[in-house]
Amino acid sequence: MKTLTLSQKQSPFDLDLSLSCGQIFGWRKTGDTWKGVHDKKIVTLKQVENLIFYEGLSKKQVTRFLGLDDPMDKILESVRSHIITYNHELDVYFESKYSQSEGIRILRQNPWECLVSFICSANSNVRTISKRINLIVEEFGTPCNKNNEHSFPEPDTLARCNEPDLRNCLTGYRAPYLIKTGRFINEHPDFFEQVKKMEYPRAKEALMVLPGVGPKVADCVLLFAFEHLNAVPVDTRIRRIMEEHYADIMKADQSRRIPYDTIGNFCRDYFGPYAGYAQQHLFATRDNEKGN
DNA sequence: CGCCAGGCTGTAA
DNA sequence: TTACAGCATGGC
Repeated sequence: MKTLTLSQKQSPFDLDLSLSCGQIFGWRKTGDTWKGVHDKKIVTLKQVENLIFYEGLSKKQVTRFLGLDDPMDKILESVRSHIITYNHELDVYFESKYSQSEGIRILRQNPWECLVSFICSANSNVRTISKRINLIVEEFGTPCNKNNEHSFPEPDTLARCNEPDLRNCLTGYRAPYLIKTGRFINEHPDFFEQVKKMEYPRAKEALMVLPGVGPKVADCVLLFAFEHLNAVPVDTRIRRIMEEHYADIMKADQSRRIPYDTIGNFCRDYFGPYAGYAQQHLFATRDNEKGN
């Protein structure tokens, strides 16, 4: 395995937390080594203090995938300054959650792999989603090394597969979404390149054209694959947190369900352009690591 | 058993 | 616009 040393600016970094906090699925930890798929390649990663051992990617690719060059001090400063502008004081709850999940990074996933993953994530839990992704990879993935390990299936493989086989991979009613989305990407090979050029609102609209992609899945893909660090996925956990801790500041009508965009727009206003990072720190919990 | 899960789609008001 | 049923199925 190759090695890279985390610099002062890249520290602290927490590989376990970054891979287990629900932004990527299907990665397995055996002993102290993680193995998973990224960009059609089988990748192994291991962290020992400030050393990252890696295989399957170049140093540059690992650094990008793990978000190691994200300026965390600047990001935290930006979030705090927006909070203070809004609040006139630090946010005790956020500070607590941030310190509990310090070392997390927003990964830069492959767009297609991220898209498939989050279509699979709908109305499910992290543990089940990971199983689901691994079943899909084993059943439909492309063989990519001597050990007969598979990477993500190509769009046209999903487009052509028969639905019952895909349903056998714990996908349930999500199977038709995957097939139709595979077909769309297959018919629009430049789709992701186009989305890359778009600003956040347009990119979100574009993604939501895909079957099985609503506002939440779109935000996940924008945050975890397209580097829109202002995207705020609002799932049930984030919704509960916002309702419990921020309903007053949001001035939301608490007599009924707060609309998705009201929460997302408030977070962008309150946390600033790195709202996606703030969201991930609110979302993450250390006990996710024990699952998997 | 009953409720929940990193929700989306279609339909009705 | 907002509200809500229906969807499949594992975890707990």
